[in-house]
Amino acid sequence: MYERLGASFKVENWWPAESEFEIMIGAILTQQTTWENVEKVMTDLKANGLLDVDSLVRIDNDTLEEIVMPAGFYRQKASRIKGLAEYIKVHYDSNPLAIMNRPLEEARRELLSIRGIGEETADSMLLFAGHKPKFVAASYVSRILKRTGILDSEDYDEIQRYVESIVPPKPEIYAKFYALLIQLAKTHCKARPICGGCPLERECAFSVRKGE
DNA sequence: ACCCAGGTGGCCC
DNA sequence: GGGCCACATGGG
Repeated sequence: MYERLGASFKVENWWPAESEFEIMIGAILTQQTTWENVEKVMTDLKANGLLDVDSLVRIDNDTLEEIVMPAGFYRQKASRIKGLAEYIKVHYDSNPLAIMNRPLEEARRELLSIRGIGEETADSMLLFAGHKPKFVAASYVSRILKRTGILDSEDYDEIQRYVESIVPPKPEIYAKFYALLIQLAKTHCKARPICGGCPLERECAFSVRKGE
């Protein structure tokens, strides 16, 4: 799959950002939202010089909510972003990368303890901001594995363990494979499948005519 | 007028 | 440990 999807999709610079902290903020903003909506927020955050820990701690909540609005769930997300910034300021002297330097599983548990950071968001941060070998078992990944008959599971940890047991544990490979799967999902494997031209149509057990 | 998006947390049993 | 639900804007 890795090689065949790689021949079908270009996923270079797939998570564009000017800093690791920007990726961490993006990971929260993109929860249950399209990246296009996140970009508007990111542009606005950048324009207001808010992409650093101390500025986010300082900014008043109403202003931040207004900026976050286009990404949806804006009250939750604004407070989650603020909470993350405050956590890093208090525990890591405002250095967002310090947490990534801890042993992987400890860093993961610590991220999970922060409000608004669940498994997928934590792993996105570890993989894309921390460059750690953690595969992100997003719902799209689950859907593709299910429809292709590779693994029928909704359990995050099980899906992650499965992929990590097969794919070589290199951050670049996890990141590219993840990007390829999400790209595949966005073009062909949405809730309503778009099967024409899908590079995996032949082995997919749930192409449109069979239904789900 | 629907359905869906690169989830998370809270509450119920 | 599962099954709902709220959270919210923006695009098809």
